[in-house]
Amino acid sequence: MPKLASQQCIDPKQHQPTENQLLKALCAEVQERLFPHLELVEMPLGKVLHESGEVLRYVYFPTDCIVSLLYVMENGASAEISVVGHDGMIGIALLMGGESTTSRALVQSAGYAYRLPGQRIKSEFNRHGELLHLMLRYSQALITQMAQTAVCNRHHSIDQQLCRWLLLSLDRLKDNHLVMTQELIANMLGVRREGVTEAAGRLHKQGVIDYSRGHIIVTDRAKLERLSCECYGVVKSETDRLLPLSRHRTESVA
Amino acid sequence: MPKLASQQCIDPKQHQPTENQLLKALCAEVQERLFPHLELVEMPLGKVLHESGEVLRYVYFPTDCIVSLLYVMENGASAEISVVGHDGMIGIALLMGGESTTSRALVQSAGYAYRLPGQRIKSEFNRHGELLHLMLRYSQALITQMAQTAVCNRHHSIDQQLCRWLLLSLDRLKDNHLVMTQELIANMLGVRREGVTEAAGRLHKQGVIDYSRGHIIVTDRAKLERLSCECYGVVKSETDRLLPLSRHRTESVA
DNA sequence: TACTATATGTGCGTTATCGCACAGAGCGTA
DNA sequence: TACGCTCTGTGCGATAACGCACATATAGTA
Repeated sequence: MPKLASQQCIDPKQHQPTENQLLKALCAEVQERLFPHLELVEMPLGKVLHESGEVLRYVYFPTDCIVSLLYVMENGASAEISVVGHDGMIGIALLMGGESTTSRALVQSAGYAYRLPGQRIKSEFNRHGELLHLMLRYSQALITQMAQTAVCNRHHSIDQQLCRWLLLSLDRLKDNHLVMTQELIANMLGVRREGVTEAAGRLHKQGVIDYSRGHIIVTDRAKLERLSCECYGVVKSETDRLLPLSRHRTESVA
Repeated sequence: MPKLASQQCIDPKQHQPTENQLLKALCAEVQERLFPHLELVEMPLGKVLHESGEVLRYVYFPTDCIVSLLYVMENGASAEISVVGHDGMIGIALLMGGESTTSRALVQSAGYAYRLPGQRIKSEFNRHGELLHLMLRYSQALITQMAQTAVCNRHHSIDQQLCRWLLLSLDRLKDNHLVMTQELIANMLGVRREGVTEAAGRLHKQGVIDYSRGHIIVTDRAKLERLSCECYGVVKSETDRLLPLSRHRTESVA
């Protein structure tokens, strides 16, 4: 196993709200209303943004961190439902009107996020303009991800699921370097740690990843995509369809 | 195995839009705008309301039928993502703005539904009033169901999943009688037909269900709930929380 | 009443994953 | 440099679910 550098260099000064794709997609007018209320917050690994059933006070827009939505069972076992990175937002339940969800939001990869008091975004949401439609589309992308998680859990091997999971994480990071123990991945996938070890070993043998003690580097992304099940592709293309990057002018639904 | 009556008596005349809980929850004003455009349609077993990626022309509000949203894999295997009955609606993607989804909508239990041209509900939705907020809450309930499906697929036995599935279906039917082959259930759960046969046999031995050739009668619902995993309860209580007006018919009839 | 298609029951070897136990390996700190 | 904690590797029996083959039962129809 190769040696990997262990330090991360994150400079808060270089963060911009527009690093988050949802915030970026908003028109200047809405941005002007919202951005002054954004607060850049650190998102350390393991931080819990909300527990199951807890009402959120803030919504979070990740820039370079990754947050998992996961369900924790009565016996403590867990399963990841979906992943949110710079592509999305934590807290759609506030907008949906439910105020809370049955899942826990957990920082899975450290970094930063902008947060906004729940009331701020709710009042913007209730103006029924661009933000509403953007959020609805994002919700649908999230729904697709959840649906595909269900499918993948049912039908695909740990190896395939690991590939999917790595790809989803990779898409939300700046480089090909994940800070992530196998134990954590196992919790996300809802499988044994040993199962992840074996799958990772096979991926390494095939020259797709290098890893060591909580660090994973993807060395052959193309091959990773080939080894993954169809689930990754389904989620990716549907997300791209619903939320084309850059600027999509959200026309009214009707 | 006991003998069961095989005929169903459905009388279209007795159907009312308000049998659907979402339609029922709307205020008189909105009902007056929408109801004249509703069309009662028959929903035979196996009917496909939309394929993956297909744009819907109508949204459907089931009265006494059950519709499964399921994902069909490239190899043809399938997995149910969520269930919709008199508690919900098929076609939220139209409102979300995505226009289509990656799943197929399939009638899993025959009956009737009211349908509405997509444009009609979209324009009501865009009035940004009551319907919008109701639909958002319903979407969150649906999301909860999907999330729990993912969890259940990962962690629970076929026996437990069958219990959950029977309970979810039961809540959307008028009585304790399901018209449903084991083969169909297997497709929904994404497992082998033989696996369902064995699980059903065990439930019968425990006095929970009777069944024969495509008919299942739940004889001990309380026990079924005890045998089910926590997933059913999570979905049920969250749905009740989000949509308190939606009262399950089993309660009002029994 | 007999036939046929469909639904359900059962056996059996195979596989993936699990649960557990413990051995090594790498990094941080004393 | 040595210790200790965390992370990763490996072995092994147990188990749940699979794929396949085929037997049996039932409803509907000829």
